[in-house]
Amino acid sequence: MTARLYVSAQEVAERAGVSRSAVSRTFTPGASVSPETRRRVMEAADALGYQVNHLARGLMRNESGIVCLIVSEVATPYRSALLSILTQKLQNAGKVAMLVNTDRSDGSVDRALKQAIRYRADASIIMSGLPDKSITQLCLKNGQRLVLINRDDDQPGPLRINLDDHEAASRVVTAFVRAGCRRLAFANSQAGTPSLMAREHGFVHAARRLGLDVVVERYGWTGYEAGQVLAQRLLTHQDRPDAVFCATDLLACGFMDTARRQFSLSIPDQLCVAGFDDIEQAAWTSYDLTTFAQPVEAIATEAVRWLEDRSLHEERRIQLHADLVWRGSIRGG
Amino acid sequence: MTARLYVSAQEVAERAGVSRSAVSRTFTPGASVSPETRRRVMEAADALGYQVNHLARGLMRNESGIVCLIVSEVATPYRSALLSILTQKLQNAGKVAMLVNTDRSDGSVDRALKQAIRYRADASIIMSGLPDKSITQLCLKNGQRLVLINRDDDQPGPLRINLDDHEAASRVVTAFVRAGCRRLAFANSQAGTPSLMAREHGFVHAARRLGLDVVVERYGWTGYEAGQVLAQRLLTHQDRPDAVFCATDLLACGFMDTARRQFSLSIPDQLCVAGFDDIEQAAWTSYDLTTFAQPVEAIATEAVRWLEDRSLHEERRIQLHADLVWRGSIRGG
DNA sequence: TTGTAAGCGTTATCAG
DNA sequence: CTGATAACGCTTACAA
Repeated sequence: MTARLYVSAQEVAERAGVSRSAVSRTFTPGASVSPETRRRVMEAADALGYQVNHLARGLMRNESGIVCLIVSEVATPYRSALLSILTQKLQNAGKVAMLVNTDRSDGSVDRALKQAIRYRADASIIMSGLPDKSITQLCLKNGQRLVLINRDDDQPGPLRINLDDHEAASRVVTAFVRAGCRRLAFANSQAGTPSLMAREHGFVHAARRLGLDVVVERYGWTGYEAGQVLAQRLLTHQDRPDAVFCATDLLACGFMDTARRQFSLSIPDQLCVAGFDDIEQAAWTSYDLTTFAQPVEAIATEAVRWLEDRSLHEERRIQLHADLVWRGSIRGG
Repeated sequence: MTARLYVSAQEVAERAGVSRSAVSRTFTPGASVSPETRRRVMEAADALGYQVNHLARGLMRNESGIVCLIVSEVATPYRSALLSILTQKLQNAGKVAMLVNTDRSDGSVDRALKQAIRYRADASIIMSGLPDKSITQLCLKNGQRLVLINRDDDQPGPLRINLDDHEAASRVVTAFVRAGCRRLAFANSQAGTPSLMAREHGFVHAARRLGLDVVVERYGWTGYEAGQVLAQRLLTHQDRPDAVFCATDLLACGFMDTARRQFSLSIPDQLCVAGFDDIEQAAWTSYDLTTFAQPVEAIATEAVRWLEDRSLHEERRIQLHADLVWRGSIRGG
């Protein structure tokens, strides 16, 4: 606090007996500097503990190296998995992640994006919520790149990564029917996000095509407790379903637990269950849940590749495939 | 890309017919500016979509507003929970979180800290790994504040937040003994971090004091699979334990699952189990695990409070209490 | 290859 | 309360 903080390129230059531009060049990949000068600079820098000031560098270059990750419910298994892999890949690409936590309140995502602009983030990756169009326009106008993961289709934004939720859901129907199930149910949250609704519609439509009816129940937000409540509701139906597709693994876990404890149902003998996301817990032996794997690796790879490739300015839409991970919660297989 | 990016205070000033200092003052809390000037500036700023450049502001103020969160295994339930609450509280305090993912490799934390220095983070919060002392010195010398959460005690760093792991572990012994258990076991990972070891030692010592012996097994890193392996090893012991304290809830989940499926043991009738962290899954009915709650809320509160209070320069050590959350995995209660 | 000098967008100081 | 001016630490023409 008392003395001046941090050591500057100036001080390194003085100690090394060179100009400050020489120091700058030493730390700029691809700049022309003689081996001898570089050596002396590095020596002085190490001795002084010099680190380039990225605030100043970003100011000059108009490129901060910051990528803003906008996400809600970080502590949720799927979200944290995606977050983890994204930050890793960003780091490998020489970027740094700025994490902004949003909530369900109005304007939460907008505030996050403004924060991203203030820090002159090179890009923002939106993993939850939907920004106001005026704000996304502001970002784009300012040259900030935007990636939308599993967001609404009609949102503007250069890169949009989505899954084939609809088609995936129809594959579950096939699996259920093949297992001999006839009374199908869909357990959804009331969040009503596009990907959740796509799963619901895909499931219902595919079932109808086979002449089967589907009981749909929606409750709460996508979590374990909601799954418990949904089980209560669906399993007390007069014509109890023998197969349930849960919009999310977290829902499925809650569903299975109450199905077993409270209704003494054996899975998959009396009830087949499928989920979506392939969170870690889905593989736990207590659940052994057949589910669709979010291609988190591919999502992160695509996002980062697009960010690195400065030539890709145009809008782009990527649809990734969700693999069906077959486990023990559906008969047969 | 073509035109100049972002709008500057200069442009806002011109449009509002004031000087750029007036604009700056308008966006500086507590600066003296007349209501009329403020109004005109705000109007122009809104029209132009102006956002203060925090890179430049940080450069001037020597205060970036960035707090660097250094953490490994982000996707783990306890870690992501802590991360989530920390980012939220930081945001409420007007800070922004920079997330740096570390791995187990040497120097990983050091690289993260250097990144923090480069972005002139106001502080770094270390949640995993241990930095080299030379690097922490560098941080401190540079005026960067350091918070260590559940890290080694003899590490330097202004604020160190720890739990009473040792004492907590002894409370489990009491609970086990009260439940009539005599053959105690401790299931640990081989990570050997201080908090993990403190739990082990606390457990073993408390048991010895009561004349009970403890079988200790260590395997892998702190995860579900490790818990499965530990169950294999401990439950095939000739003198099978009737109570197991798992160093972590994640271990406990794996342990319970194999104990039940593979050894057909009923919990808590034939085997009592306790864990640590109180992750969300511990409350799921499949586990219903008695465990210690990581006071994540308190940890985050203390960390952020200390960061906000600029007067607190001295070293500080905070020891927080881990509450025992009583559930069904131990008899009695 | 090197040094000099200008400029990035702010904020702080200091007259008015 | 306001406006000019000088930093902040860096990069990058430009000239040597």
